[in-house]
Order: sequence, then structure tokens, then C-alpha cells
Amino acid sequence: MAVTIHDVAKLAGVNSSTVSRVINGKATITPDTKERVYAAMRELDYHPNSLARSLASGLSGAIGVVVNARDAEAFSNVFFSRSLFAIEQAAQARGYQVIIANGAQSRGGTIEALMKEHKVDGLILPPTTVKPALMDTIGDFPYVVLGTPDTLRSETCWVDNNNEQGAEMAVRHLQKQGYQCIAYLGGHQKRGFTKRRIRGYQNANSGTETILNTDGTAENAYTLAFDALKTDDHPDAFVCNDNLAAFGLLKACKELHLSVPQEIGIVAFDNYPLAEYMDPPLTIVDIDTAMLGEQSVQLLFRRIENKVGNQQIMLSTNLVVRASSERKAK
Amino acid sequence: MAVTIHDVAKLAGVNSSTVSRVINGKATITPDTKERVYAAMRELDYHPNSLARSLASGLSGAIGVVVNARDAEAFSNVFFSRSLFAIEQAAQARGYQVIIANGAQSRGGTIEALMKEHKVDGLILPPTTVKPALMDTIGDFPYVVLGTPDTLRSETCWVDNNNEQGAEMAVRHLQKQGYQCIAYLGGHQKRGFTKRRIRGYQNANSGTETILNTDGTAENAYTLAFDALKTDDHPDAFVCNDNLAAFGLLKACKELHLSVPQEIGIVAFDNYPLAEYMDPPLTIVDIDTAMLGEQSVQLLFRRIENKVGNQQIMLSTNLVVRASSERKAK
DNA sequence: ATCATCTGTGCAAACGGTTGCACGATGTAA
DNA sequence: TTACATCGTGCAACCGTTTGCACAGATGAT
Repeated sequence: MAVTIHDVAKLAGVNSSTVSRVINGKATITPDTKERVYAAMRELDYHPNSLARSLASGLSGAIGVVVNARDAEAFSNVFFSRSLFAIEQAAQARGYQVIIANGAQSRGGTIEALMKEHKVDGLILPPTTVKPALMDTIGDFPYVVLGTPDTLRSETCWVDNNNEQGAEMAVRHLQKQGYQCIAYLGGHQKRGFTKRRIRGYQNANSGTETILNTDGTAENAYTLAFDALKTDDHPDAFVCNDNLAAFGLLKACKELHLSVPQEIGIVAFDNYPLAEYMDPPLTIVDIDTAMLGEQSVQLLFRRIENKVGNQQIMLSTNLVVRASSERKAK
Repeated sequence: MAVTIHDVAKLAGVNSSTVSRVINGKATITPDTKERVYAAMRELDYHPNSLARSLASGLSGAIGVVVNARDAEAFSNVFFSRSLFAIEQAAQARGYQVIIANGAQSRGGTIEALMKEHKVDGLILPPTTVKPALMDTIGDFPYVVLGTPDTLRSETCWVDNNNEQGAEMAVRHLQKQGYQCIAYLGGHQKRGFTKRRIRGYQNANSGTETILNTDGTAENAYTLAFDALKTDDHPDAFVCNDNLAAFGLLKACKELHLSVPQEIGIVAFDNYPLAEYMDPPLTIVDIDTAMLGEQSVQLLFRRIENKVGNQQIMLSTNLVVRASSERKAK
């Protein structure tokens, strides 16, 4: 049915191994022969069967991106999808396919299946999957964790943005703007990156320490912020764990007639598309998700080619200053 | 190196073809034999090589999801990533892998490569790729378009939500709430789904027709809405093409001290995570992205199994009524 | 008891490439 | 001229499955 390498070989008057070598460019071939092969390929509209290729070469030509999302909302968070965009781009540039696999850990087997059934040559994993059991089965199969694992931090291979540094930067910025009493708002305490952001907050904070952890919703952030702001000695600035928290906070400020940034300063993590349209526009600790995605793929390829051992890459974050924290500005 | 079907066969004392039949369950096998094979598989921790399997069976066991995103923002739009979540889920339930491929049309070849190199058994395509040239090369390869193609609408296979009906529903709802002069705000005119929403708006609208197309940004929506609302006989309600447009509109209303929903009613397409936290919470024409994704995969599988010809599936939308359009409520 | 049918399993040929080895032709140095 | 690399290509084994065909033994009908 489909045209194979043998058909091309016959038409070009050479052996199929020669065609293979022309395609892969690994051997020296007479320009004349090469031309005849190319011509035959063109004439027959030949496309090599990647499955046969993979079987023979032992390489699937794909990488797997594992996600751990319960629902569509978790899956569609900007952090993840922006990184995925960069991952796909970098992989495509190297001729690799990207396979996404959600909820891979739940059945306890999908990650293992992806590797052992030779569906992928390497994996990009979320930090939550990093557990001793998995690391045992993964052996020296190439993988990169996108984020900092809570455990086995120094023995695994990962790429992350520096959340601690980001929070420190946020606090220092607020301090420079003259805010005195800075609080931290939002995020589940149990999540690693929240913990690290809070640590950064604590490192840089010199005033009273106020940490208001939420369940992750804007609603909850609103409630907690409202209560905190009602008190007499309320905080005059907040570092928010994400845009949702900042959104709840803004609402609370509005209702209590506290002006932002005059009375309350706000810096939030994550640059949501809406952040700059908020009222006032939000100052943001921006995570370079594109760089994060790209670096993770590059590192993964180095691992696949066995050029390096486990490595850790920490990218720094950027502060995007907007009106919500610029006291002098207004 | 890796354990193969032959190792299992040897240990179980049978032929490898028997092992294959046990795995695939297509033939009748003596319970006793079956048990021995399973035991051997367990003992050796055998995982069938999917590449060899695919080569022999001619099926890759993967579907490709093609996207057309220039940048990370376009890629991470909630519509797409929510659908992708559902697609992945439905595919996984059938034991299929999901491969994502971005910008596949640009090089003019990636879609073709995915099919002709046997990387996928079927494709989910964005409407923008549907052009006569592609349909020629795609032949009877299984595919489903996620959205309504602008061309070849009746000859292609697609799944979409009923944008026209959604807009009609929005207008009728606003009319019932007593709004008289309803405008349409947002969206590029050239995009198919925007056109269809506008058609729905026109179908149901009985007052003056006002269509304010934007470049897609909240900024632009703000500007256009501001100008429109400054006039004496300004609209008293808007159907917004997306949440961003609604966001710009809300800002304009606030600055002009027009209260929502008393003076201005708003309904917007797409249920962004922040929509219900806005002030006031937005009434939404909700698209069931999960259903959209699932239906497209189910249809694709029917095509792969050659059970059906090209089909079109149109899903209706739901109105989620919140404060932004409930005049009587407040 | 005989013959036809059915069941479970083995054999071997695909599936469509890659690649180590061999070998003739050509080039280079003595 | 001889001896020895080097280069380009063919041969054939191999990657790990699936599957059509064959066949022996069990089953059932007559």
C-alpha cells in the first residue's frame, strides 16, 4: 500500500540501505547517487515510516510531558500551558514529538508504561511525582522535573524558577516604596513552591510577620484579607501567592475604601493576562515560563544524549513594576 | 537488554505467538496456559514494546492535536487548554496517546508528516487549517475539526459549540431584563466564530445595531466602550465576545460612573476563572469545553474505526446568569 | 467406529526501516 | 609497480511484535 524504502531504492537503482543512509546523512554518498535517491523520493512522495524507524533505532522520537491535573482548571493554569508551549516549540525544533499524559501517577503505572513501552525517550515530570518509589523504577531513564521536588532535591534532575528570590525581591521592593508592615497572602502551605515563597518573604521581611494561607480561591483570599484589613494595625502591603489572591485582596480594599497603592501596596506572583488590566494594574513577580520550558527540554536532550548527569537549573524571576506598588507614582 | 515477548514465551514454555495472543486477548487460550504466561510476564516485569507493536499492527496508538498558536498567550487560552484536558482524558481512556503539534501548518508539512510517517492514527485540527489543499492531501485519513471551518463546512468533519445560538440567547436574556439598546463588543471580524456570534446577535436584536469590533485586547475594548458610552444615546447593554472585552467594558463603566447592572447590562462569552470574581460577577455564555473535547475524540475514534463518514456535531451553549445582567436583582 | 468440526498452539513470514561487515574501486605513498 | 588506506555501496541480520496458515488433539454427529 504505502511506498517504502525499497520502492525508492528500486526506482533509484540502489540498495535500500543506501536510501537509508541518504535519509540519515550519516555516511558519505556520491552526490550523483544522492541526487537520484532524492529524485526517486520526490517522485514517489516517500515518507519514512517513523514506527519502523523507531523500532530499528530504538528511539521513539518523542518526549512525554506528565501533568497532575484533577480538573480542567488545574490543567489550564497559565503556568503550565505557557511552559508547554515552549516545550513543544523546543522539541519540535529538534524533530521531537511531544506527548502529554495527565494523571499519570494515579494509576501508578502510566509513567512506567511510557518509559518501558518505549513510547518516549525522555520525560518531563511535575514535582509531585518525585517519590522514592518512582525514582527506583525510573532508574537512569532520562527525565527532568519542572519545578523543585520536595524530596530528593539534590539527587534529581530539575529546572525551576527561584521562588525564594522572587519573594525576597517583592518584599524589598515594597520596603523601598515605604511600606512597613508587609503580609503574605494566598497559597496552600503544603505546596513546595508556596513554602519557598514564604521562606523568601521571611528572609527579607523586617516587620511583623503575617502569613494568610488560603485554599487557593479568590473568594477565600477576599475573606481573609477583609478580616485582616479591618483591624487597626493592619498590614500596609501584601505579597500575593498568585493573581487570584490579589484579586480577592483588591476587592477587600475597595470595599473598605483603602486606596491602592496609597494605603495598601500589592505585589503578586504570576503574570496573568489580566494582571495589567486590573485596577490598579498589578506589580508582578514574573516567571519566565518560556525560558523554563525551553531549559527543561534542552536539559532533557542533554540527558537523552547522555552528555550530563543529573543537574539542577534555577532561573531567577523578574519584577514587573506597575501601579499597585508605586506609592510615589500617584 | 530489554525483556521481549520471546523471553516470556521461553519462561512460560510456549511460543511467542501464544504470548501475543494472551496479551491481545483476541484468541481463545486455555486458562492454564494463560495463567503461566501471566506469571512469566509478572516475573520478568515484561512490558510490550509499543513501537514493535505499532509497526506490526500498523496503528500508532496516538492521536495528534494540532494547534495554531503564534505565542504562548494564544496557546494558553482557556478554551483550548480546557478542551485539551478533555481530549487527553478521553484518549487515555481508550489507551491512546495524545501528541500536540503547534504551528503545524506554517511549514506546510507537519500535518502531512504526522499522518504519512504514521505517527498518529487520527488528527484533531483547528478550523484555520481547513483549506482545499490540506483536504486533498488528507484524503480519507481520520480527522475532526474542533470548531466550524469557514470553508468546506458541509464536507468536513467537525465538532463545535453553537455560537450563533449562544449570542441569540444572550440578547434575549438582556431583552427580558429590560435592556433596550444592545451592542456587540469585541473580537476580530475575520474570525469565524466571532462572525457567527455577531450573526446570532443580529438575529435576536430588535433595537439599534451597534457592533464594536476590537483587536482582541481589553485595552482596545475599554477605549471603544468608553467612547460609545460617552454619547447621549449610548447602548444600555453589551454582549461581549470574550472576558477581556468585558473587562475593558467594566473599566469604562466604572470611570463614567455607570452602574452595572442598573444602567448597563453585560453578558460575555467564555467562562474565565475570574469571571465570577469580577465586580459585579459576569453573566456568561458558557461553552462546554469538556464536552467539546470529548465529543471530538469520540467522533475521531468512530472515524478511525471507519464506522462513520464525515459528521458534524453542534453543541449548544449555556447561559450562566450572574449579577452583571440581573437588573431586578439589585 | 468414522468422519467432520472445532480449539489451542506453533511456525514463519511479514511490518519497514537501520547498521555491521564485506568487498570492489579508487587514491596515495613507497 | 606493489602495498595499503579510503570511499561508496550492497548484503543480510536484526529491532519486537502480529497474524495467516497448518496441524494435532478433542469433541460431536452419525
